[in-house]
Amino acid sequence: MKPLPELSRREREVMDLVYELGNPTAAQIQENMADPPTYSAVRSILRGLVNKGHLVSEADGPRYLYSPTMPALRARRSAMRRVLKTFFGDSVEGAVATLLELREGGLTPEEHARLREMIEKAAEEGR
Amino acid sequence: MKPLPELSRREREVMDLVYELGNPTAAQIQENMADPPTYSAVRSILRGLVNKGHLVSEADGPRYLYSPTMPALRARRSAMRRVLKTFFGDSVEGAVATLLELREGGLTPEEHARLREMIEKAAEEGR
DNA sequence: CAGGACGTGTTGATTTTTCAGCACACTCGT
DNA sequence: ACGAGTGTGCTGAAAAATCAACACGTCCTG
Repeated sequence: MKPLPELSRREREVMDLVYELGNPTAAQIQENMADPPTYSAVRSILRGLVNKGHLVSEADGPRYLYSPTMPALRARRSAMRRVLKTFFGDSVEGAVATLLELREGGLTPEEHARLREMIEKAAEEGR
Repeated sequence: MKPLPELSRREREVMDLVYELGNPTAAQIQENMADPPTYSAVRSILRGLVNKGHLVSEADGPRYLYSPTMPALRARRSAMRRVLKTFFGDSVEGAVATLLELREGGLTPEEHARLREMIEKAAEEGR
């Protein structure tokens, strides 16, 4: 595998939707696009992504389902690493802070407990 | 101000660098670009971003400094909101988890303390 | 007070991206 | 079995992005 060419605007939008939606069909993707082009156009983009190696298409009865080549776990990390570097100067602390701000209305007790646990664990490993 | 048109690949790359670098000159941006084009090309992109309203250029003696129109705080939130939705299904918990994973080698005691405090505070607000 | 180094602005050509149109294949209900 | 509905692949044209070349302006520095 090589560097895997970069994505254009629409291509990125589609990739994001694939991650967000799970294993969508072309139609589902179209529905969720901003200012959606024709079905044909969507399929063109999908075809492009497939032979650039970003997506694989899997037959599901009559239609196709699309799924990412890069597993979600890796994509997540990669995306997070990017915003961490770009917008937070690699400060995990800062990132967590805005994450919490985004969560309007505070945390549920369960969330609170689990987050606390995560942090304890991460701190221990550091010693 | 309106919808503010979307960014192309190179444009996004440049915008990210502007956020990452602070208030860079055209030259600084060029240096930090992946597979950098000519200086001229970089300036073309910058000019485009300026009259689309994403950047403002400010004279600094002989040269120009570029800074984002959207303040860093808002850009941060917006970027974080996007990955949160796309890759974590809006799960703050999940996002924090991978953030901590990215921090190889665990947390320093100071980070630990501050993170814990943040979480306590966020939890209180929720009640 | 040259002239090189560095900066800027504009223009136009090339490449990529984006998109719609069209032709064909399959399914399903009547 | 046929026709509507839905899916697919391909092709090419329109629009946008990317980039380099060129012309000019300013600042040092020898």
